[in-house]
Amino acid sequence: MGNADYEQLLRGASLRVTRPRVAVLGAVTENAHADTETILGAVRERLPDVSHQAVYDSLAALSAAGIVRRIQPSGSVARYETRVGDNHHHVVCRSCGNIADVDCAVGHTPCLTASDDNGFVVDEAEVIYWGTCPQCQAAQRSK
Amino acid sequence: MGNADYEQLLRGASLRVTRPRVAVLGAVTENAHADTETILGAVRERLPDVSHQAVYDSLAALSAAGIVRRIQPSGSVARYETRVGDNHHHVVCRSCGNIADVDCAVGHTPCLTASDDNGFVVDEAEVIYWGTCPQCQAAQRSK
DNA sequence: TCCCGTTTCTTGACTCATTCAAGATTTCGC
DNA sequence: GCGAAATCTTGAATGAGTCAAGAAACGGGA
Repeated sequence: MGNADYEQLLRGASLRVTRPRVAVLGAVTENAHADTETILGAVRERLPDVSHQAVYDSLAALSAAGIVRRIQPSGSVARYETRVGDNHHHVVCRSCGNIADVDCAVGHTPCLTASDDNGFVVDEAEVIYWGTCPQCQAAQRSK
Repeated sequence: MGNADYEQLLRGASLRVTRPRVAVLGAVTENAHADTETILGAVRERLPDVSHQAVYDSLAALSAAGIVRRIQPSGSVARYETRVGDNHHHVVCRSCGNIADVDCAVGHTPCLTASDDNGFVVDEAEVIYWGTCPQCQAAQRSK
């Protein structure tokens, strides 16, 4: 993806096209599941003088527009990804915090209809799998 | 539940029985989904001089022992509940942050087997439904 | 019941992701 | 190009949660 594509995305969402936003979009695309600090670093490779606030603002705007998705497993700082709208979920490693994508086993929005919703109008179901990643399994075995 | 029951629970988990822990267990039981600050307040009604650190430590010990469950939806501070081990999930209101319990529609650990686990050993699947609670729906309609 | 080693609690300082605020810039419809 | 509105820069503030050192409490064994 080039900057032109990112601009398209922004315009399509009725967002103003600014250099920080384009750079943030690029950084998130190239760094799936990265935290804000990592994204800030990646953005500054393209745009050395962005403020961290601009990155926070951009991420918030992009999230609100549905262009990026914010994920934040317990005990972690906020992380972002651009793969949106395909009902995929995440596995998080309990020991190193690594995150990987997982497609839900049961087809379309499965088990994602609450049996008794307490009157809530539910618009999204989020699944997080907790476990141990291959590297940490190996590390534990060798202890 | 009385304090004797809480003491049983603690001993059953090989945890030392201390007054802060008993009070914390009581506070969490009576305040489902409460955040740490609320729990601290409730604990201090029973034990006026507990330090916040003791509450944090107790909550960590109880969580590690599986007696309480810690939940932390994106954008929220940590919350705790004592209903554990029954595979139930939560609905979170996007506008007011309220949380309610939900029993999973599909029987036992459904859709909770990732189709491709990337080599992770998964030990838990956590589901969070996002939506709008009845009160906030009413508030929005009347606008 | 008392003692002692270990765990837990108290106190108080500190971290750091995120937010807030005010003023300067930039974007984009006209 | 112009100007209003949105966005960005700078710098300070917030606050949940953590860290550390010493004091107190717990509970197994005498």
